[in-house]
Amino acid sequence: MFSVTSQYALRALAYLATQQPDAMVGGQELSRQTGIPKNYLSKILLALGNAGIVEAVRGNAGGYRLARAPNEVPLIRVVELFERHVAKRACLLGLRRVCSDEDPCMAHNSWRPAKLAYFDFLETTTLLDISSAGKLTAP
Amino acid sequence: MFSVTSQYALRALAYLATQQPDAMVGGQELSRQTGIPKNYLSKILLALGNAGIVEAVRGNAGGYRLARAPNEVPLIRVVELFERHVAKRACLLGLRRVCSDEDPCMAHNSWRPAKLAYFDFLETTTLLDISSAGKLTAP
DNA sequence: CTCATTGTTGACAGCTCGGTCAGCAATCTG
DNA sequence: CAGATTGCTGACCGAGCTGTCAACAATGAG
Repeated sequence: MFSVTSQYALRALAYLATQQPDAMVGGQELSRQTGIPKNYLSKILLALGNAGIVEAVRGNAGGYRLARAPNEVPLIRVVELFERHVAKRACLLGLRRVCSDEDPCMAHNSWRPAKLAYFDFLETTTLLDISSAGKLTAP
Repeated sequence: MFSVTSQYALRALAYLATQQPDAMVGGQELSRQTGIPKNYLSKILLALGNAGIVEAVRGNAGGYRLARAPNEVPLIRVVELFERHVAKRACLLGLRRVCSDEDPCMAHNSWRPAKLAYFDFLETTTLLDISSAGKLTAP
């Protein structure tokens, strides 16, 4: 459903959301706990930092932490950074740039209920929801 | 949402579904009508042929046609040929191979309604549904 | 049979994504 | 200041996806 990069981002953020607020987590520890390659994780966190979702501190005892409370970050704010089809609300068949009720493509009406459920999930679910529901259990 | 290849497959099949049953459509015409590159389309149709979704006839006056009635082909039979996450019913966060109600991942309960709507759409929508709802209007 | 037409096959090129690595920059400790 | 620690940056690589091309195989028309 989502690219590996989006999955990594959500997993890292879900882990950060389980920490005490303002507690710094080093990239090394975050990598170990989530099973995400350390150097690749650092690039993902950079993008999340530019988007204002995490804060990074360099130097000794530095690391990462959430820039906002977990319940203030809906998943779509994360995923749209890495998934073009989410940012563009793309049509199912790729026929039009935007596919609206007023200007539908062939598959629009069939696709509509699932599309609504999909974007409703992304907009109403927050980091708090996916971080408080169990353990991370990296693969 | 889907890869370009899946979108191409659905568009080509939707066009074939609008034709008279048993009518052959040449690859050249199919390519023109759908806006799909001719040579790439032929590879997609080969996969659809191996899956028993289309029939191909070579030689003069050959072409392609659906192997079954449009209402007998749910979209998931098409998409699962090209999308790994559909074939595997993959979990949202990529944490487990299978993510079930009995053995959920962190995001499972939040993701559940949207996931059900998504697979319900793929399993109940057929080529007839997406071919009878309007014109193809290639990009 | 001969030829044109059409689908099949295999090789290849360009691009993006996932991932690695080395060096640079900032920050804290002593 | 000196050194260690940590994040940042840029280069690079391999795999898979999208797309192109040329040669091959089958089929029907003449």
